[in-house]
Amino acid sequence: MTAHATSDDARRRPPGMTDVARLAGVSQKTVSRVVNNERYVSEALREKVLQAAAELGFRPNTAARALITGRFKRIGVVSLGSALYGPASMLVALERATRAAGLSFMVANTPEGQPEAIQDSIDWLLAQGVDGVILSEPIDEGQHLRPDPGVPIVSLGQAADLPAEQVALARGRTAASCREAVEHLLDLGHERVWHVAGPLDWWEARERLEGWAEAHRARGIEPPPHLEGDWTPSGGYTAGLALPPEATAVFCANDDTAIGLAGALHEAGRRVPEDVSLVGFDDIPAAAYLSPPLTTVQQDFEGDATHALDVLMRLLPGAAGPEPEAKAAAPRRRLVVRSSTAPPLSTATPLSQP
Amino acid sequence: MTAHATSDDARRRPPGMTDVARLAGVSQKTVSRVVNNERYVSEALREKVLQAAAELGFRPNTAARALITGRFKRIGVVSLGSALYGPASMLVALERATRAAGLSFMVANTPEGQPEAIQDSIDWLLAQGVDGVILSEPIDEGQHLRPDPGVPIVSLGQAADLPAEQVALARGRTAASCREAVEHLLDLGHERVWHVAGPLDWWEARERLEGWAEAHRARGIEPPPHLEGDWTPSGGYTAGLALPPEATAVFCANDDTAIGLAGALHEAGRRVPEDVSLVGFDDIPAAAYLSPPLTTVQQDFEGDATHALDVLMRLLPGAAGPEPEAKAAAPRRRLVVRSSTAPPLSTATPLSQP
DNA sequence: GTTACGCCTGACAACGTAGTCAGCATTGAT
DNA sequence: ATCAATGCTGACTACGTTGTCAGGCGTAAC
Repeated sequence: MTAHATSDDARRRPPGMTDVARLAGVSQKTVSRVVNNERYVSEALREKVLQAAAELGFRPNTAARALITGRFKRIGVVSLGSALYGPASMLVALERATRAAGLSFMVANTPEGQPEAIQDSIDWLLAQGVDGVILSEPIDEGQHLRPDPGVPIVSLGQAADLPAEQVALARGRTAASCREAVEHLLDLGHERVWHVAGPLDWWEARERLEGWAEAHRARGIEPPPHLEGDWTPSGGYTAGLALPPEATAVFCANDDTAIGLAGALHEAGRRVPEDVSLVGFDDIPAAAYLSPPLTTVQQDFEGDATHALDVLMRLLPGAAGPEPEAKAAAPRRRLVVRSSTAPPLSTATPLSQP
Repeated sequence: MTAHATSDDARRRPPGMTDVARLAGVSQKTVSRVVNNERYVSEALREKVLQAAAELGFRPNTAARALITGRFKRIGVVSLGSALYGPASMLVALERATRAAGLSFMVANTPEGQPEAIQDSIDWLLAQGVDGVILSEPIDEGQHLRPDPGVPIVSLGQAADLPAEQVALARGRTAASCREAVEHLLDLGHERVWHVAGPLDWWEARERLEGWAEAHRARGIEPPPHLEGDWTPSGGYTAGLALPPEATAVFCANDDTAIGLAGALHEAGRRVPEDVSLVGFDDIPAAAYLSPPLTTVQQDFEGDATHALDVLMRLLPGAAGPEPEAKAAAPRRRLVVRSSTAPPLSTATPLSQP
């Protein structure tokens, strides 16, 4: 007959430590000790408490815990509201790393096309209560981030004008691997390599551009002017339309850009890789199955994510020692050579300067 | 002896309402009223309080608020740890909808390849403190979800054996739009359409399979046996190798699968769309730039996300009335016809049954 | 026999906020 | 003039947990 106990049912309050304590015949404090795995609890009591907790379906109230400890055991991540493979993969990796560390995880997406809203996203996260913030895709648009004292921020890349005190840089090797990719093309015999960059207010885009330019300068070559894309196939397509006829090799800032560029080349009747060699970045799952399969650079999201989290956790109050080289396994990227790159045709037919 | 820290306290305790109240010369309760925009506060005091709050950099403590109200203003989303375009886009859309509703948002990724861990993810979210849960990519692997009384769960699709009381279904039109896609192929003159499905323990995969089969049955055609993929290009490639020679049209469960299949066809010397017409699902950004551009079905992540959130919020304690047809703008999907579909060659050369 | 010290347990006091209620001033109606 | 209603404010308390401290019990050291 209590099936329709709506009035009493709504009043139901989830069980607390006090309820568990009453059922187990101990004090509320002892329940707290058991739940937190503290020492100095006899096995007998521990058993009783655990059983009572299970019986009531007890779950510790994180709000009360956070209230008294002052920490939330939660970090926030600022990302960009997009399903781009790179950012999305980084989020997945960050979530995994965070949860493995026993922390919880909260995302705030900066609206697309409004990179100046990064500070808004940070504020939102701070308002929600986080112990630290990770900037997943740093963009600087002349913005001045004003971090909160007490809440450290870690950026995957150099963002704006973050004061070094509370901000750590956590990313590496991007430029080096881009340089490797471009060198691959130069080694094949291409005189110069064109580049379709990402939006240059993104740190990642600048880093990739830098690696591309370095590869040229290291050989005393002046790199051609770069084209600017926007990470999307559409941007790559537009860049492809603007690609000079003499270009025989292109390094794209990411795979999607390469796909768009390939589409434009296809329409123009230029073949890949016979007429134009193409290298991407990211190694999206589809890269190996395109026609032709795309030579690209594999990312290391897991490595970057755990590294960033390590850096952040070291800044958190109650951080352990420096522990400098423990996580020496630095993030590694890898060039994956497929069929979209080949020597230029001009190598076979020597009509270099008519 | 305890440093009676009235002034030079180095303690980093963030300012609370009490501090703001002291500075503004009012009571803590009045600060509470101002912060929560309650009535019955004179404009003069409101002004003073706001100024004091800004001066101290006051931010309301969500833990204390959640402790006393019993609500977290936070929902949890269970997704799959993958950067697949579909799930990633849905997450972005859910985050946007959630934040627009003033709620905060927490993700728990179920480890790839362990769909039975959905309950673990739900438990994790409940332990973190959420008012409701959304299952973004429902999978049923013979699992029995045991929802928590008091925390409603909404699933984007029919998951396992969720009791209807606390579970709402929020998704629509998938099957219908698949049917439309297949009908497009049949209308072009293809006798039958093959299908590379997603993993059939995913609700979405079953729904798309169903739409494909329906399109056939509605015309009295027996659909050919389906092939099973795994959402990835790799799975599509494998399916492509197994595609019978007589197949002239294929509907893939998503665009990535179609890309892989196209790769296999290309290797086998079968042209798209001349020899085989191809339709995908999702309309990933790259779809329009493939060679040939892919005919596909555009999703409506925003619509699904807001709908799911609407359903969930109606289940939350203190929900408003039913408000049945207010959000009548049902999610809409759209077939985007590009160049990967064409009439079969056999239509031109009538040698249908030799 | 006493002391000292680990081990174990519980009473009590916070933490920062919102709910409740009492109280004061002002206004309008009787 | 009195009473009621309304606008506004603050004192007090509860929320569920952890930190602090006091105390009891047993065992080993003096």
